[in-house]
Amino acid sequence: MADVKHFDPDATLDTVMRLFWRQGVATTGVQDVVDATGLSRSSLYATFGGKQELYRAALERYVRERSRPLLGRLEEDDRGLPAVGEFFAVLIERRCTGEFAQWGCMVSNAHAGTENGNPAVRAVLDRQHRYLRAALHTALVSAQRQGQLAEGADPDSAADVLALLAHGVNLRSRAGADARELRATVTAAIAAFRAPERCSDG
Amino acid sequence: MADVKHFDPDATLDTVMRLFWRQGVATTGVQDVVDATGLSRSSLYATFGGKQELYRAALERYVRERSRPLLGRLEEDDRGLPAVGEFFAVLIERRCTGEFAQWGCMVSNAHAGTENGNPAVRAVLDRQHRYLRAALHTALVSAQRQGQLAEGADPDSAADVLALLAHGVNLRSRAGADARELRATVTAAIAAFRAPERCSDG
DNA sequence: GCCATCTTGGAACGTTCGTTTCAAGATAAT
DNA sequence: ATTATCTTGAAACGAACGTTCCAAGATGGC
Repeated sequence: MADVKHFDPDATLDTVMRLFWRQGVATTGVQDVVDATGLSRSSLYATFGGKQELYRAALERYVRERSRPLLGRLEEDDRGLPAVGEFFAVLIERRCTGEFAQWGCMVSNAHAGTENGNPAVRAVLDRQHRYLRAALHTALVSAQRQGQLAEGADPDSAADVLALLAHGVNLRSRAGADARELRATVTAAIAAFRAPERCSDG
Repeated sequence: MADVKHFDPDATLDTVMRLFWRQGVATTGVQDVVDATGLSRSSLYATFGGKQELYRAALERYVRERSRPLLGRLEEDDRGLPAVGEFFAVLIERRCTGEFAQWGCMVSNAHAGTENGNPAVRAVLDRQHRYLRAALHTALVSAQRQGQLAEGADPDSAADVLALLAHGVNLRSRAGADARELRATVTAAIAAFRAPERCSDG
C-alpha cells in the first residue's frame, strides 16, 4: 500500500541525542541535525515532529539508554556503600574520559537551560531526579542493614545529599574538572556517612 | 570636545546580566537586549562590543556583585558550621524565592551551556569554583578549630563536597525544587561532617 | 558660536533560524 | 502492471539572527 521509511529511526534518534547532549538544544540547528543524520527535513519532520519534540524524544532516549541502566545497576547491587562508590566511580569515568568526556549529563544540562521551561521536559527532570534518589536510597538502606552507616546518618537524607552531589559532578565535569579530584571528593562524601571502623578483634 | 554617553553603562550591564542569567545567552537575542535596556544597537556595540563580550561582562558582573559578596560573608564568619549553614540557607532562599526564584546560578548555568567552550568563560567558572571551595574551606577550618568537626573529617575534602553540593542546589532550584527539601538536604550534609555531641556534663 | 568628536537612532547587511510545501520517487497490496 | 499511499529531496517561506554602516544629534573645549 505505502512506502516504508528508508532509514532507522532508532539509530537516527541516537545521533540526534548525542548532538543535543553535547551542544545543547538552543545551539543546535535543524541544519546540524540534517547534516549529522543525513536525512532530509521532510523525513525528520514527518517522523519526529518539530525541533522541540525531537529534543524531547532525544532526552527520553538518553534517560532510557544512558541514565537508567546505570541506576539500575546501583539499585541491584546490595553491597551497600561499595555499590555507591562504584556508581560514582563509573559516573566520573564516563564524564571525564572517552567519547563523552566533558559532555556532562544531558539531564543536568537541561536543568540549566531554557528547555526546563517546557513542562514535559521538566517532568522528565523531576522524574529522573526522583529515580536517582530512589536508587541511592536503596543502596543506602542496604548499607545500613549491613551496619556500614554511621549512627546519625539516615538513608533518606544521605540519598538526597548524594543525588545533589551527582549533579555537581556532572556540572563540573562538563567544565573539564579533573577526574581524580572528583573521585576524591565523592569518596570523602561517602566516608562522611560511613560508620567508624569496629575493632577487627572486637 | 566630544559627546558623552546618554546612559549609565553600569545600570545597563545589570539589566543585561539579569537577561542572560534568566534566559541564558543562547536563547537571548540582541533584540531582547535592545528592548530591555532601551538602548540602540549602536550604543550597545560601541560600549560593550559584540554579544559574546557582552555576555562575558555580564557574567563577570554577576560574579562580582552576586557571588563574591555572599562568599565574602562566609569567609569572614568565624562561627564554623553555623556559618556554613547560614551560607546555604541564604543561598536557597535566594534561589527559590523572590525576584530571582528559579533563575539558578549564572555560573552554574554557564557550566551546562556551550558558553563554557569559550576559554575566557571557562576561566571565570574555574576561578569561581576555586573561590567557593576556598570560602567553605576557611569556614570549615574555623569549625575544626572549635571542635565542631568529626574526627575523620578534614576541611579540604569537606569543602570540595559542599562546593559540589552548592552546584547541585543551584541546578535543582532552577527546575523548581522545593526550598524545604533543599534545606533539609544541606542540613544533613553539614551534619555528616559534624562531631558527635559531647555530654553537656562531661 | 564654532567645530572636532563622540553618541545615537534606524535602516540595512547577509546569514541562519524553524517550518512548510510539493513534485518526484519508492513501496506493497491488488 | 496498476494504483493508492507514504517517503524523500529540494526549494522556498517569513522571521529572527548578529553585525555594520551612516547621517543626524548632542556635547564640551575653544
